[in-house]
Amino acid sequence: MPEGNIIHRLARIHRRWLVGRDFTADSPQGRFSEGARRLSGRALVSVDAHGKHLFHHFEGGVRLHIHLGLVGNVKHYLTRAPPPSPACRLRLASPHATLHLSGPQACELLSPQAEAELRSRLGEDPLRPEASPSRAFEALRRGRSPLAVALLDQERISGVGNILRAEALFLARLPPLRPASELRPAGFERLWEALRSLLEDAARDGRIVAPHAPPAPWQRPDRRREDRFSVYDRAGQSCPRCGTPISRLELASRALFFCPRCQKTPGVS
DNA sequence: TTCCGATGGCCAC
DNA sequence: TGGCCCTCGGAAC
Repeated sequence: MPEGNIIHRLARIHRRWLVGRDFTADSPQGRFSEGARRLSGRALVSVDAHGKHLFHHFEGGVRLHIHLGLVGNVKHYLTRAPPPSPACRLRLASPHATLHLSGPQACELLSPQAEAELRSRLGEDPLRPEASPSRAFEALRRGRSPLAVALLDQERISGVGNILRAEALFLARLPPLRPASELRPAGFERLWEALRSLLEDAARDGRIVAPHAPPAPWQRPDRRREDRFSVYDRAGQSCPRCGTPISRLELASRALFFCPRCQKTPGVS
């Protein structure tokens, strides 16, 4: 689940429903017992998302950092919550809502300095209002990695995962294997806009739906997974733009999907 | 019903 | 490079 869109969506929901509430915290699994003890009894002051990282500030300056990783999950209960699973790392409970967090890559309390350090290493997040496209452009072009590799580097641009990478490069008609250093301003503008709009829509809707994905039959309003993407996970199927079979290749041990025809622009512009 | 791979990223080797 | 975290959707049975 968790690319930047999911994290921003969680932050919006938590801001709307949880800020100002007092929480009790515990760690049914036991791996965050000490942190939960320090959180317990405090009100939630603010929630912020940066890339794939989520920051909850509690009163008294206590800061919770969560990164969901691949299998992390947050469950929300507005009324009575069921017993947490044995793997539940953190349970945050108020009279109004309860959260169950399980499987996170990171769930820790951070000092203000540690949080600032972590955030200073994150690249521009297209969903953050202060995001600077020109800084993102410079960061992306640094070094010699292929564009597809640079896009997953959270220190260059943050919040982009494997689905967004494939769909945004396809929308922007950019060749994924060209060195990112060859990216030209016009190509970057298309890429940034594609990332921004895909992330924004996905943060609102809760999942990624590519605008060029084959139209779903109206009879089936709840699009199935394979109908939501233009190229991601569609190896061998027809490109929705030109009909060419979608390519799949392994790049830095992540699967990369692209149309070998419409993403073969001469010069990365 | 069961099983497997993944929308991450760190760490040990 | 592989293990881990240990969830979830979708495919296989």
